[in-house]
Amino acid sequence: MLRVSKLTDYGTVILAHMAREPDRTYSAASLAQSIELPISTVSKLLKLLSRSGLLSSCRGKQGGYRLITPPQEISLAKVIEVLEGPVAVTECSRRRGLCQLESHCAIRQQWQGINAVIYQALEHISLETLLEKPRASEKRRVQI
Amino acid sequence: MLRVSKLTDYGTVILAHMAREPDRTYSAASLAQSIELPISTVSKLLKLLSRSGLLSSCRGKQGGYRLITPPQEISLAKVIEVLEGPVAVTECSRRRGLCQLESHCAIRQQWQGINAVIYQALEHISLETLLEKPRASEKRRVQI
DNA sequence: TTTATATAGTACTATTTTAGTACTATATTG
DNA sequence: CAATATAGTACTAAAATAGTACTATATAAA
Repeated sequence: MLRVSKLTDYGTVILAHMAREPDRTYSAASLAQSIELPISTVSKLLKLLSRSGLLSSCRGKQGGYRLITPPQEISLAKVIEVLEGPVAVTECSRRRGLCQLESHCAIRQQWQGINAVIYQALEHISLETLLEKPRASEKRRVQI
Repeated sequence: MLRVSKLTDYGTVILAHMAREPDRTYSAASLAQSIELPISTVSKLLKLLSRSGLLSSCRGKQGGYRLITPPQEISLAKVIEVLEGPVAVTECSRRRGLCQLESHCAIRQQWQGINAVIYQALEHISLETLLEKPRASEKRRVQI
């Protein structure tokens, strides 16, 4: 497990789609059609992304949503934070005092390390990166 | 977000506790007392860990649970897999065909990359590591 | 062999989170 | 003013998670 929610996943698909033509305005309806998801769901997500400052919106005819920031500046970490809150693998991995077990728990700091690794990995991927085909030869390595 | 479940978190605390004296046998009751969690919850987890082959069990007086494998050979990745199934950040990140959006989704491979990074980070931490105090100077770096 | 102890298994309930939907209000364009 | 598109809110349904209770079975020691 260790999942992002379906809605977050949809969110990245929506944003990646928009990132192909970053200066266009997309209506909820047209995105829903392109991605084949219910318009209500797409619409809900676009509202959230708009409130969080990732998208600008415009009502009325010719209205729709549009990326505010260039695709290379929007990371997966940002998208996840916007749609489901700060990345925190365990309750105690984000900050102290959230975990009842803390006093008996020698492992908080290790969870924080894991969390940092995950965060960095997510921060490293931008919407632009999402559109690239990954090179087969590419190295993937973690150092802790 | 991007969490492991509370139960998985408890599980790691239990196992880390057992790893301090890896050759001892621990009863569910004594573990529950040490960790200050309800015995029913601890018991449930121990059963799961036992069925999955991480612990051996023995009934009756002097019975209890015990680590089968040395603490340095049990990774967080393993514990998470045992308690909540394979690590998969998105439905499509583990294997093909689980995601309805696949044909419209250019980003599956990138999710798989993220997943690999997370997996490696989790695989790199063992029960033994969990007990160490992390060195302040330690580098944490991710390369994708 | 009996008793106390401890796990095995199962089934169930409650809670929380996630997902999905519906409806009304408001802004924009022509 | 009419058509279109987002804003906001509230709600329902479904799924996952967490927690509990109870019966069965194995073990060890008296």
